[in-house]
Amino acid sequence: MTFDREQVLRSAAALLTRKSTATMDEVAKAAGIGRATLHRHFAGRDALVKALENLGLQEFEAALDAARLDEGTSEEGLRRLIAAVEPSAGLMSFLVNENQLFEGDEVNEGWSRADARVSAYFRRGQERGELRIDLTPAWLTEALYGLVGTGAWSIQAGRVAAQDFQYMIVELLLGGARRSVEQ
Amino acid sequence: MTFDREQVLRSAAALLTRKSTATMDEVAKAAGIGRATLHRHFAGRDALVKALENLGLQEFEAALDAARLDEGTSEEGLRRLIAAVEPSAGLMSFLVNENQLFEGDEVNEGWSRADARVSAYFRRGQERGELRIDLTPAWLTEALYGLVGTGAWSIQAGRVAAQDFQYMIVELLLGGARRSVEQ
DNA sequence: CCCATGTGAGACAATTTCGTCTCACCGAAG
DNA sequence: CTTCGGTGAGACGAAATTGTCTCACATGGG
Repeated sequence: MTFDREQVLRSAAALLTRKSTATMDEVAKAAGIGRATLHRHFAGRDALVKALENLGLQEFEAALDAARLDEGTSEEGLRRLIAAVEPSAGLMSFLVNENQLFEGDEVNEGWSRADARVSAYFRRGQERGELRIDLTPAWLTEALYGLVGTGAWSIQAGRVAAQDFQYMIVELLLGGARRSVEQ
Repeated sequence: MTFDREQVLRSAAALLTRKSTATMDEVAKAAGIGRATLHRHFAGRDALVKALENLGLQEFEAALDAARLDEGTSEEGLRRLIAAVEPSAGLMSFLVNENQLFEGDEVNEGWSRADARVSAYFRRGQERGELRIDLTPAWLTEALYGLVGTGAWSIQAGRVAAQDFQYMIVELLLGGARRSVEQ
């Protein structure tokens, strides 16, 4: 009965990931609330999307903090980051594919800051000799986002097991699919 | 002046990738044609999306054929596939994020067939000892799609260089970001 | 018990988008 | 030059969506 802002935003993200043209009425129904209530809390579709972006950014920055990317090896940091991001994967999956934020101002700035942190993490790994230098930090950052989104979507679609989320992403991103000789 | 179906579909994919809620009028303007003309060739938004799916599927299957995935090593096959897919990357980028095809019938069947080919290719690589067996073919397939979409998007957003498309994807997917000892 | 707050359902007009139509125009073929 | 097919622009009503409103009702606090 009571309005749960976060639960509403999460189900909205889940719906909009599958059907990006969903109406406010569909979003409300998916969240189990009335359209009027949805409208009371989010002035319109734009406001809803902006709220999703803000929540996603907030959770991602919290995950970045929790991951303590500057402690230990690159691998340890990445494992902590993916673990911390997993609960927000549904939200991230929506945001990765939501490229409409070309007009946003503060939101975009926030994502630039987060991008810079991830990118700097990859650069440090390269400088310490733990990561290859022939793949740019910018690409590794984008690939990280893409794989998180792909992982969340694959699980939601039932094509991979939910418990493999962290392992799949970390192993592919760090080690790749090739079977190395020393393994 | 003359109607170029493929050019229209490509610009539609590019627009819809950025703004998934774009109207038919916006799609028409982006393609440089009138809304009436767009409507003469595609009955509605659904028909347009279906045409995009069909074109994308057709091009991807052509890329699968051209890649001759059963010849040579896994690495050679993947390089050929990514090279063959690059011209269709914009289309693929749209389709990867277009998860609305839960209703489609023939289209969905076509994609299942393509999925099966990619998945079988990864499985063969595993059986030959060229690829790791702890990452499922289903996940590798999804990751391939995701990385192609991410790569296309990153280039379009200007975050990575267009000429690096093939290298970035193949190297990350096969080798990962970790710097191996033998390198 | 009563009140206050917030919700769901529905009504309603305004706006947007869609689908179809007409018409003038352009270019290529004859 | 004339004809014909196809296009762009715009008009038009239909349909969908939005934004706002009212009202009955549920729930929790005083």
